[in-house]
Amino acid sequence: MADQAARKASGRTPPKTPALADPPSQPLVIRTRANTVIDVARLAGVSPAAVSRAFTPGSSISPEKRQAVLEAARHLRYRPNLLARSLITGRSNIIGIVLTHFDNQFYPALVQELSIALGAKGFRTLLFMADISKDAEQVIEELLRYHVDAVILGSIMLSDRSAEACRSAGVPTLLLNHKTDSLYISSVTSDNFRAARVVAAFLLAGGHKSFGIVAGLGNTSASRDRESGFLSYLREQQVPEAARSVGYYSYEGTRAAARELLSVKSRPEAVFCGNDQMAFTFIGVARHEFGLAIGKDISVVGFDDAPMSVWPDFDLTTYSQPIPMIVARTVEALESMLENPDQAPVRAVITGELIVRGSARTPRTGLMEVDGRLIWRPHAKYDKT
Amino acid sequence: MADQAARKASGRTPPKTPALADPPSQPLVIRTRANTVIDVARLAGVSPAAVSRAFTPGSSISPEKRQAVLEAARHLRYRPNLLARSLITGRSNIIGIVLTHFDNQFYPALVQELSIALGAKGFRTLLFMADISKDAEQVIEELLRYHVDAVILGSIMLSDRSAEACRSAGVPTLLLNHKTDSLYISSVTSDNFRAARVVAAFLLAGGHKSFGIVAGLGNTSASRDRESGFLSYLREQQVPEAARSVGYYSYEGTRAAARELLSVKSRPEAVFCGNDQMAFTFIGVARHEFGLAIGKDISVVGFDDAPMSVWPDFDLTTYSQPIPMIVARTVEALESMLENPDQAPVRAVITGELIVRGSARTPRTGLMEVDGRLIWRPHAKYDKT
DNA sequence: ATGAAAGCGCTAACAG
DNA sequence: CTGTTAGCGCTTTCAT
Repeated sequence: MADQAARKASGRTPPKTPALADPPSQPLVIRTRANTVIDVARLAGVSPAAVSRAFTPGSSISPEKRQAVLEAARHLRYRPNLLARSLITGRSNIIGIVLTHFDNQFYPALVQELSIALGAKGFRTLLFMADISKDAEQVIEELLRYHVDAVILGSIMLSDRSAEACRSAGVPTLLLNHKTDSLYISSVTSDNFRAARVVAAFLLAGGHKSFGIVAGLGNTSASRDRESGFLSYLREQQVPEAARSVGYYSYEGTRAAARELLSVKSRPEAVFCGNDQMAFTFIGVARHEFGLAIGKDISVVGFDDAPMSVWPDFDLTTYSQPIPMIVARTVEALESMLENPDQAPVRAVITGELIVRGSARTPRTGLMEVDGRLIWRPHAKYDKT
Repeated sequence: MADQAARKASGRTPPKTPALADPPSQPLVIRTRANTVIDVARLAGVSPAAVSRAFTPGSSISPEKRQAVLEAARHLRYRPNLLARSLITGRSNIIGIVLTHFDNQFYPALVQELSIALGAKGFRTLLFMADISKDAEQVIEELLRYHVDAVILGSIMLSDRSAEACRSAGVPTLLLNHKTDSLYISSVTSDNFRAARVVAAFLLAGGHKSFGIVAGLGNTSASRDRESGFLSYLREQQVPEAARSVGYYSYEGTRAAARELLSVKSRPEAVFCGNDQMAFTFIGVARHEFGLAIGKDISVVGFDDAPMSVWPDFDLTTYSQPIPMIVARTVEALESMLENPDQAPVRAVITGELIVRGSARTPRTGLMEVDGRLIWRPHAKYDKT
């Protein structure tokens, strides 16, 4: 109030050789309104527009003027208000990212890399935790109010309604590891179906006679594809139906699933878990509750190649989801969507590879082929380093 | 351009019984400018201010008018632009959160809970990944440009310069697990020093004669306090100096540290690791490279009580950092700082407890006291459930 | 290259 | 309770 009056009044006094030692004369420790383009312009003796230009890389401004502005800005500790800028440019440089289970180590790792990669491109990530069992609708609504430039959804379903909301708001949307039929939504997924077939082939070649699977949650396509890929291969090879239980991607859920699978008379010789996290949990139960030697009495294979897979306590054979590649394709897709909003959605499929470690019995075979592609060379690229 | 002209023109035609079936007449699949208060006001036949009021809970507006506005808004798929709002309210409802190592499972878990708790209060979290070895200065600068309402720094140092920047920008700042001398910065930390003394006492009472410690990184006070607390207690009890190595909170660093500690002739009987993550890694090396039985041949204690501590493969005795309490105190502190910006900084200290599991030999003693406080009752509250 | 002026979408102050 | 008005901090025409 008085503050504003003061500004207006001071506005009337012309700049005339501004004294650069002004700020300290302010009362100490007081709520001091942030300086704006106006303040900087006044001190530098230029127009607000010039200040804006000084902070906009490609803009036409003389070097001297730019210097003067920058110095004044530094002196006033001026910080451009990105929110105000976004109002006029229509770009917030904020990317919304919606996640569910942070307990699966794969996701934090992914978010970290994604956040770093996006940061390098000048984007910040607004994080939303969502309930996996629910749809992202509520959260999407929130996100759109923040006028994020794009939305990334991690392994979560998107209702048609929300998809439509994103589209009509002109906000590019990308699903990680979840396919969609929507004509507007992009996705980056692993080749889950084929990958699971590879795992099945590997285990079959390893001489296992009976199989089990610990599924995740039915509402993600990743989970469904891994399950159906695994089962489809076994079925094609005329192997008796695999025992199936559901771990729900949770610790207790997976422990229950493991007990269910292991306490029957003829327990499966090989078990495929829908992700590494569940595989670790499964191993814990198999080893400590059933006294099984992992990789000998029973074979366990996971999915993700999460950082912990290399830990000697697990030494997990798994199918990798290469984070750097996922991140690269995601950032790439986002950029092209932002650049050309009317293009067809991106549907990137990332191919991982079977990482052979000690948790599953290994085939004697040399080169192996599944669906026309090489999946495994023993003693070659998978040697421990 | 033409778009704007159209709006102005249509602005001249008075509202008069607006036809509610308007939108579909727009061309399909076209970049459609988001509707604003103006559009809603026009359709509802009210003023823009009324629209604003309809969306502001405590505001004075008649129920009928509010209904009319909300219906028009729904029809136009109107979404308030939170960024524009923040410009005038001075509140973005965004909290910046800066983190370093997401690989330590404790942090994702903390962020998740924090994000949920803040979300319940109407705040969103803008996530920044920072390099642990560097200062947060760069990142803070970014954050301030986004005019976040507050900043949370997770286990990372804050230079005086950045602290001052936050203060003078009027942005409440809170450090998690890192103490500061700054008069302006709040903090929520565990009682690391005393906790480490408890661990030392527990191990000493367990009959161990020689000790080792795997330290984290010197630039966090949490790490230093845990180390000095542990060592101080042993020193007081006239125990020979503990062997020390540094794990740098990293996998490879910790493996090297473990090998260093374990390959000497008289290896320590008990080892305290600066966090659970390093304890797990240590256990891996001890068990698989040195063939030691954890809890028998060697005792290992961690810090955090991360979710994985209960896994039977680790069954880790550890000192807890209770996430719900940390989150509660953090949110509480943030709220009070926002409410009263001139108050003294909050310095909350969270007290965890020793969680006794199987990775360390357990004292025969019954009740135990350290620094005047009870730390452990065998067979009572720590029974497995 | 530069400044004046308009306006992004919203809300707060002020009349009525 | 309601509309009018002004302005948050910035950028962007449009003249010059």
